[in-house]
Amino acid sequence: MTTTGDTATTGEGAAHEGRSRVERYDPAAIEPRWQARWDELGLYDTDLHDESKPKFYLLTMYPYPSGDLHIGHWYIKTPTDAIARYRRMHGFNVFLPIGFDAFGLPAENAAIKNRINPREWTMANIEHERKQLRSMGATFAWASEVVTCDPAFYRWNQWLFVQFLKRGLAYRSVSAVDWCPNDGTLAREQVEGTDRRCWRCGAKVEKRELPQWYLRITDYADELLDFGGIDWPDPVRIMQTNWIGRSSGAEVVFDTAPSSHNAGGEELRVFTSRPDTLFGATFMVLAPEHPLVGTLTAPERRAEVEAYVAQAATRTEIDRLSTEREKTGVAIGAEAINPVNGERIPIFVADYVLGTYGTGAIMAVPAHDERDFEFARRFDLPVVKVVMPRHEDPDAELASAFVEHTTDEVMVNSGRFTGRPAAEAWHEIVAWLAERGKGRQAVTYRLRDWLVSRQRYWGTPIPVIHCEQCGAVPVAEDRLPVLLPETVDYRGSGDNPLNRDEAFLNVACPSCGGPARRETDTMDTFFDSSWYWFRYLSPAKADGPVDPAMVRTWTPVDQYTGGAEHAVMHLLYSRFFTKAMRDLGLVHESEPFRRLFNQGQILGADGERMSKSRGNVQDPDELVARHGADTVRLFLMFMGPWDQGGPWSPTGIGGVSKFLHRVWTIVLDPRGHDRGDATGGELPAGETEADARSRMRSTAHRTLRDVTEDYEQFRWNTMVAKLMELSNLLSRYRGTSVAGLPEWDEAVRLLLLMLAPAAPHITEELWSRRVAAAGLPWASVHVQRWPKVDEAAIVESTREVPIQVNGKLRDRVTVAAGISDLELEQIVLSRDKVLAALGGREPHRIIHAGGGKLVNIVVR
RNA sequence: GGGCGAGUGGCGGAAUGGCAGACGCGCCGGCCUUAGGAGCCGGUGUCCCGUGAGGGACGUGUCGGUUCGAGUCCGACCUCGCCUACCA
Repeated sequence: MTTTGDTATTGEGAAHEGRSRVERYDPAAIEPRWQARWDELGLYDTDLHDESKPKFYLLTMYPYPSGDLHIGHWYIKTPTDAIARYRRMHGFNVFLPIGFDAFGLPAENAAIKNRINPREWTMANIEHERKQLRSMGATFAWASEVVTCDPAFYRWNQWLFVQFLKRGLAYRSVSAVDWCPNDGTLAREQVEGTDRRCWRCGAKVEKRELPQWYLRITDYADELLDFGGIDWPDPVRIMQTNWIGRSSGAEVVFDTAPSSHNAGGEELRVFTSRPDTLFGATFMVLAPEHPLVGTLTAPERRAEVEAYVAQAATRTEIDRLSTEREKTGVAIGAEAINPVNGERIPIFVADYVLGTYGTGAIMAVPAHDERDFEFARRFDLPVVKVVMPRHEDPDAELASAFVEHTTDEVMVNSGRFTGRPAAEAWHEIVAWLAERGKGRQAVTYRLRDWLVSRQRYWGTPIPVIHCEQCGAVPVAEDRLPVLLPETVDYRGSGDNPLNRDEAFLNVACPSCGGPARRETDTMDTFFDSSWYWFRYLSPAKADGPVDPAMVRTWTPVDQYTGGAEHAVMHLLYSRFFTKAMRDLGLVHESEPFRRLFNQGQILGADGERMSKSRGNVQDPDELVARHGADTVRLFLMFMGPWDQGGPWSPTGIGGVSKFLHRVWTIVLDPRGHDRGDATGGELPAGETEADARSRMRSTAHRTLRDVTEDYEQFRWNTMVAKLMELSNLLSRYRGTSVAGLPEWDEAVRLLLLMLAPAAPHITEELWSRRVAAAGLPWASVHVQRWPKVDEAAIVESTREVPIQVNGKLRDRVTVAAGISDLELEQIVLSRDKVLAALGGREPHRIIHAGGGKLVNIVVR
């Protein structure tokens, strides 16, 4: 009835059987065009020197170039891009860099399998992933890209390593690593099954003592426990705190007792967090790796002990520490003397004691430690109770170890300390030991120094030269980088080809000039990711790792986004590096990331982690081809809370697609030429034109207020829902007399601006057409200012008040907005339904909740 | 074993202690169509009463508590997920 005459807003509507048709929303036509245009204009090349605007450093964890990004990568990066665009609309100079974590095992494995160079494999993948990332329409600052396998980057790994070495923060030490007789050293995750077999050849993996490079992260243990000044999720802070595992206690010295085969008097140091239980120590246990095992073992026990130690070496710590396994161990035929009471107690070797924690030896107090209790039961050793709640029988048998810590415990069977409160005895015993040189207060950490050596080719070569005369000598700074040789001679197994590369290996000692050999270990890739965000600020800088001026202006990172799986690895190492680099005078901050957000993980449709081997990977390219990037972006944001993730299910993506189609028609065809609907161009029943106009305005501004808050809180799913509601309202008015009026126009404008950070292409297209239709010069929607809420528009003249009787909803009533409580009560108490619910009872109390949001009548 | 988090329709999920189930999917009915896997309109927690308009009861893993009022706060338990794993 009203559909003839005008042409469509675009001017492109073609006459079609008496109707003009609006061009359909076709993302495939729009998206690449705008991506190219943004690129051309350099819309997102951040000017790092522009100080006219406040800076915002937005960082998202760089991907490992495995060949294909899956939908999980988009799940991280899409909202991150929306944050960047949102912040820009607030006038920030936003820096959102991207790069590639390009060293690492998968490249090497693929290289071995396909007989190609890891570099070729990696660079081809990077090229592919660049295209994929661009297809998202994300605003990455490509000009600042960092690729870690590029010598321009990794030479600074080497430079930093040399500085660490000079400061004693890097050191070399011999330790046990997993070793396969065919393939050499293995990473922990390459050892499979409880029977410890090599993932590639299936051979039994052993422990082998090898010289390894370490970083002294433990020097920073206490500082790393302090999370002051950073806004990180609790779970990450808790995990790091537990990982560092600070434990306060005492180191106690036990002397060995003289025996037929040993003069005795050797010191056995142990760490205990319970010095108050010292009188209950009834035996000692050494880790199989303990250096004194050999010297202390009695000749008649030697064969058995050596067999046990050898067998323990075939287990990993994880396996050894498994609580499922029954305790094992053997007596070594020697005794130690308890310093507090002079008692002689037997010494065992058992693998439930770790060589790498504390001193590698413990005093065993079975009465007050579950593990010791279990061991004592197994080997029929005495259990002496020394701490107990007041008023308990000190000689009663224990059914299990008593490990409780209450304030009301007393010492028993503890010589001169008997009867003392346990909490006080703790300190008194430490003091007593200290006076006699038999102990001191001590702190131990679970955290160990970071092993950065990898016996692998595809990583940053550790810049050290081994000379028989001078030892391990760092490569001179002006001789860096030590380049990774380009030609790789793999022999079909996982050994490190650097070990056979004579040209690489043979070198003159930097110190004495004599013949020497290069270190062939390469660095853990976490070394790269521990400082890469500093490098983004000056990726090409040739005379230093970081640009101090840029670092000063731009760090710390304002917002970091990425997965929680890095809680205790990457995120802890990064904090350590920042502090270590601060102490080298390279950076000024102590914390790298001011605010951290961990998004959830997208799993495969089967609920398992997405991986090629499981065949449950969702390819984003396919989805983009079918629905367009904006739809995929918006769908990922709409699925649920960002920190939640969940199994991938494309069900429902059609709803998001429908929403964008609807936005398209609202903007381009307000009059409803292409309606195809059944509303007949009529306003909703009972609604006047004035009602509709005010409703559009109030809804638009209320949406703006709420959506702004959602953007701030990263609540994408409700943000999208609210924009859907607004578009549903406008859609209802499309083709009616209010479509195209100023209130309509304002609502459309707000809708586009609010949607722009999340769905950048369609909004840019529609914005440009509106601007053109109005005869105005073009300016990108993405450089517009975020609109301001008009609070006055939100206020309504009436409101609906729910009425409860004793907390149960009974009625609702529409009243004038400014009504007083008293007036409201009168209205409420005259309602039929309310009277019926009261049943003649007198109101005891009337509650006006939430500033008149609800009335509750209480009766007895 | 320890730590953290989560349990709401058929599904994904909403809800500063104040109308549970926003928004979307799916499903049902209708309109428009030569056609519909397009578009549009309406309905959709469960049970009960009523021919009907409508009305009522129940309902956020279980049990208890605090409160005028609890999905939300507190306690205990159950289930699931993630991290961690004999750290002396």
